[in-house]
Amino acid sequence: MPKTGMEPLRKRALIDATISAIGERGALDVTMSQIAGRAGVSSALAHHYFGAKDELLQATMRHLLSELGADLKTALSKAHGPRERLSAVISVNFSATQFCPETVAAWLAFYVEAQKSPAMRRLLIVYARRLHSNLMSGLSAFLPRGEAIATAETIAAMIDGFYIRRALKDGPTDAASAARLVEDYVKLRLSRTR
Amino acid sequence: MPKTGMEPLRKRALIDATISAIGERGALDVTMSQIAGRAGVSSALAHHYFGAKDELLQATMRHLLSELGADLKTALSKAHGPRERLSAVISVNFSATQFCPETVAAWLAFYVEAQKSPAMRRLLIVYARRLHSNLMSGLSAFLPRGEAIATAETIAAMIDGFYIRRALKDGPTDAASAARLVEDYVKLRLSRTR
DNA sequence: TTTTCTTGATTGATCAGTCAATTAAAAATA
DNA sequence: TATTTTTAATTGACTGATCAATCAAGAAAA
Repeated sequence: MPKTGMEPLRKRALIDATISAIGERGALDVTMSQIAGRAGVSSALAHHYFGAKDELLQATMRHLLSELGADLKTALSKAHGPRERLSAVISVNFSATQFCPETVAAWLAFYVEAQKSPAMRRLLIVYARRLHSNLMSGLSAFLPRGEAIATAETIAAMIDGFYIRRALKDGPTDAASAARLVEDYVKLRLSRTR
Repeated sequence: MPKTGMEPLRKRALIDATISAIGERGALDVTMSQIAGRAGVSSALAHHYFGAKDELLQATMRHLLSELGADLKTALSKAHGPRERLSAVISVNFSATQFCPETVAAWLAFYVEAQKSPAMRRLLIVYARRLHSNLMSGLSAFLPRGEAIATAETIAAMIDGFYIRRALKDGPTDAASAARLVEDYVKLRLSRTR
């Protein structure tokens, strides 16, 4: 066990452990000991690096958010034109890394936590705004502003809705079906454009 | 304070207190004392009538479920034909009683709890199946079976999605806008019928 | 009198967070 | 290089708070 510059390694391991613990448990009521145990360290060490449980949870959420952001950036860089950008945004949200049970459970748990924690809510609103503006950047090319906004809100709701159903393992639980249903909606809406 | 047949009164008061406590707190981590205090009784009495906290939570969820069922039944009885039935199902989900912040927060909290508790999950799946079959009974008149299923799944996801956004107070947070967006989707899909 | 209703006090478990002490690595010094 | 010194990493044991659940006992009704 190397002892050089442990901080980033341990932090990362603890964040990964947090995601997997939440994913298995399905909620945020995981204990520091469970998380630390999964990461192979003591709970005291988790406190040493993160201070309080809240901070570890927030760091975990920021990690999730930045991973999604990175995936999105990659996908958008490969897209040509607004229509492809739109599909890229959708497909990233249903990609294997984002739509896996652990990540989905963590997202759902964080949505609930956001009701209590203003810091969490702020993070989620950042995510929502970014999703909205990414969708708008694709939709604005085809729809008047008002319709584009309504369509973006609808797509965002659909994505969240499929995440919930995935967490419950009910309905179209696989990523491909969910993505297809969202794409179907987009096609339908855009087919009416003059 | 009348002492005759207290059981149903107290149970009902405790269930109402549970909903309002969860609504205020935003999560299921409310304590028995908080709930009991809200209902104006001691926590020991809550245990006396419900046994364990789980059972109170399950009873609360069954209550929510049966209220939704009753609202739905009323709305469907006034609907003429499949198209109106479809709109009735949608409007009930966004009615003042169902889409209020307390109820929405409770639903979201129960979705999370369902990850851990098989009993809760069973209850939620009952709800999901009922919603699906109600939507199908409207959609089947206009769409071939495969498309009707896909459309029902999409509508269900949209409803859940707008519930989440309502809980977060982000996006179209009012019932009317959310209902309109779902109706817009239905119109769009049905307008393509031959 | 018996049954229903109600609570205060208590118990036992769980958990976040702290702290003093230990080990190991790095850096500084001889 | 060998040494001491300083800094980083790590933990077991502990504390205090919280909470679900129990229970014995009291008040009220039947």
